[in-house]
Amino acid sequence: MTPRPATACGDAPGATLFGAARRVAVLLPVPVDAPYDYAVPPEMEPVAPGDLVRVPLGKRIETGVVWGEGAADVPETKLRPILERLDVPPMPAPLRDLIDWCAAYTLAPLGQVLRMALSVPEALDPPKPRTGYTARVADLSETTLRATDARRKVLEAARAWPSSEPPPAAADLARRAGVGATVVRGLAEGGALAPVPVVEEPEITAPDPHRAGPALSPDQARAADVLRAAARGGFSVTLLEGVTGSGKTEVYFEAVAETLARGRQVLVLLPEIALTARWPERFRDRFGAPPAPWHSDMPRAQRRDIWRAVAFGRVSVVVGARSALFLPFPDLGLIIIDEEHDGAFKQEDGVPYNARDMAVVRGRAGAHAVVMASATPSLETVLNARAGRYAFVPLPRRHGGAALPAIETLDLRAHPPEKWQRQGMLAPSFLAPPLLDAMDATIRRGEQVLLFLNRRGYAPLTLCRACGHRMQCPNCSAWLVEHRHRRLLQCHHCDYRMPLPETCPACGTADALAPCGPGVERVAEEVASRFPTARLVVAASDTLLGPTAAAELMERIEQGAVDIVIGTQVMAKGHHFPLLTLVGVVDADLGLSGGDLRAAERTFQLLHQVSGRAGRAERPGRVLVQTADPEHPVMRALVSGDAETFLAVEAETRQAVMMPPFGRLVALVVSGLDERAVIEAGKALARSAPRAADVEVLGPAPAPLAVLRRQHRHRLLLKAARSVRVQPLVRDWLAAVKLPPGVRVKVDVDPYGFM
DNA sequence: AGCACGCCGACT
DNA sequence: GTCGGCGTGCTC
Repeated sequence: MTPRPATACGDAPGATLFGAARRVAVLLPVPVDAPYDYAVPPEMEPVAPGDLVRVPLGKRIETGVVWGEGAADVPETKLRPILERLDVPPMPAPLRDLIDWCAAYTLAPLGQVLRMALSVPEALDPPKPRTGYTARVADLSETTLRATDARRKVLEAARAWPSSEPPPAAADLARRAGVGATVVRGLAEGGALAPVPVVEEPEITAPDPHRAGPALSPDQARAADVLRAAARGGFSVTLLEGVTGSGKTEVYFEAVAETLARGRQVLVLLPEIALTARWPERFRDRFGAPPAPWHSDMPRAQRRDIWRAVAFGRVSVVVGARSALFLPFPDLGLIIIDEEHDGAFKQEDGVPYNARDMAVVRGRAGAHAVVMASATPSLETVLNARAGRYAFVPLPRRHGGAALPAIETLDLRAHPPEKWQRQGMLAPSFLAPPLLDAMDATIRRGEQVLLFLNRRGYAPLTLCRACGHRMQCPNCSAWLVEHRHRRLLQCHHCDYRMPLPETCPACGTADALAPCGPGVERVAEEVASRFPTARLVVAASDTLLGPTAAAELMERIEQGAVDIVIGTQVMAKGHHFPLLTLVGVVDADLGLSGGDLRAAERTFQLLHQVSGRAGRAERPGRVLVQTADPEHPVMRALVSGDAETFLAVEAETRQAVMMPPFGRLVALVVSGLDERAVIEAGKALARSAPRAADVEVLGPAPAPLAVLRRQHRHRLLLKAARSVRVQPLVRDWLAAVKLPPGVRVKVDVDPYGFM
């Protein structure tokens, strides 16, 4: 699948594949399909694949990567010269292979994929030196400066500065001398101090693989042995399956230790780095130093530092979100994908790739082990394990550990929630009496309750009681969600906001707008009324701004400063709350509607995960799942704890209709401002759809979000047997259709979500 | 991604 | 009469 050859051979520094080649292919981080050829000026040292170079492109100067030999398909006269070779390590061959592979697989332009690997352009510039100061004279009398007390102190401090340390900055020197920084500058101008440029890379403490780990149970020790052996070998993929509390993390830490002991780097991918603030802490406890974090909303300066540290091999462990996969590890020896099943590994915008699958590609290219960990592995991964493509390491629950919480369904038809008094009026309830009773008993025991509802805000829909008007986003086909504490209506797809109107915008009736359905805020309102003395908190992505707020809340819950938590998905991840013994799932049916391919699987994974929050310490936990359909396979699997049977049924269903992972899907989303043109383009695409055995094209039909940010969207789905190479089919298909102006087509191979 | 070229509305 | 809107197309 590699469009251009010549990346796989070893490129020791200074090695060159093409000797004195004066024409090389350079890939640029712009959305083009192939590298451009450039001339290597006669006076320049030969360049090798992976070298980062500065080249002219049109009117500007871009940074690119030498990708291979020149293609010779453009005339010599058109070539422009490479301006400079950058003083950073070459991009490692396995990363270049990954980029080639990712572009070929997703059908994204090669240069756009490269852009993901060069996401911090300033990291390529040499570090900017700061100014340090050293003493130039022994005494102020050697200068024309008047000797003041402050000046003497500063000079003394400069002379006393240990030579083992880099020369201090003005501020540091002033602080040491107990004077202002202006004194230091005055001394420098007067010639008593010499300013010297100091280049400093941030200090990084290396994790210590030889520290003693925790005592492992026999089961854990066996699993750790398998993973350590995998870490010593070449390319392999291992699925580590273990329920919450089985000690998965401790087990794969052993593989990390093994890799570090062999002097190689480790990458740990997590679905949402900010929300698992615990992970770095546990790592530090085990290895004595924190891992380097990597995610998109990190400060630029920190990203720059970490990118460089990774590239120069100064960092040995990175824990990051999916984009960390494109960091330039020169000697990666192990990738761990924790929570392998999580949909957050699939990127929907830009280049639509799945980091979990691309991690396997990276592992193969780098000839090292890949470990996937999950309590509820995805169907794809389970089937890969069963087929023997992945090794399988099950991890039973630890003996003597916390008991599994008892999971019960609560049939909403048999136990309808009873209305409650709200300011003298009857308000609808979302909590059935048995759940309220259980909450009451739990709080009385001094234990904690988590109510889980995967819906932010107060109410997902607002409608007018007088005329039936529904408050809708002007840019998307989506309802506006009421956020009562902020007094506004908000679109969760494009972030459109408007104040909550007093009168209906359609019929003008006052006080007729009524909220429909629950969000966490509305459940919180009911809980506050029914449990007036309980201390409650709402935990949602928009109430926890930033990782520190999240960490603080987790701390408060852990210390028992909260009785009831009403939370969305952010509460589902693996935190350990010793006092939390009751989990109430407010609406278990929520994720099942919508006709999404993986809806059942995802709901099972999410509810299983949130159930794991109950009773993790010595106290037994209880989970009450409110549903209108207790017979649904997802609910039955949850109650019985039988994920095997559930996956078997799920597999059968998908096989029957040849859906992934038994068949392949490619989504084509046609979008544009003009609905008519979008529909026409969709039809045109359908007319020239590929006709081949084992290939079927469905649509066009309005996409799940038919209008998004004012763009009309129609979707076609190409469904093919697993054996079909879909990429060439789709490429030829798109090349044959001339799109009208203003209409775009986005290709998503292995689509996941609604976009 | 930038940046220029290229044809249609409100202004120094 | 120009300044400028962003649609389209190219960059070795």
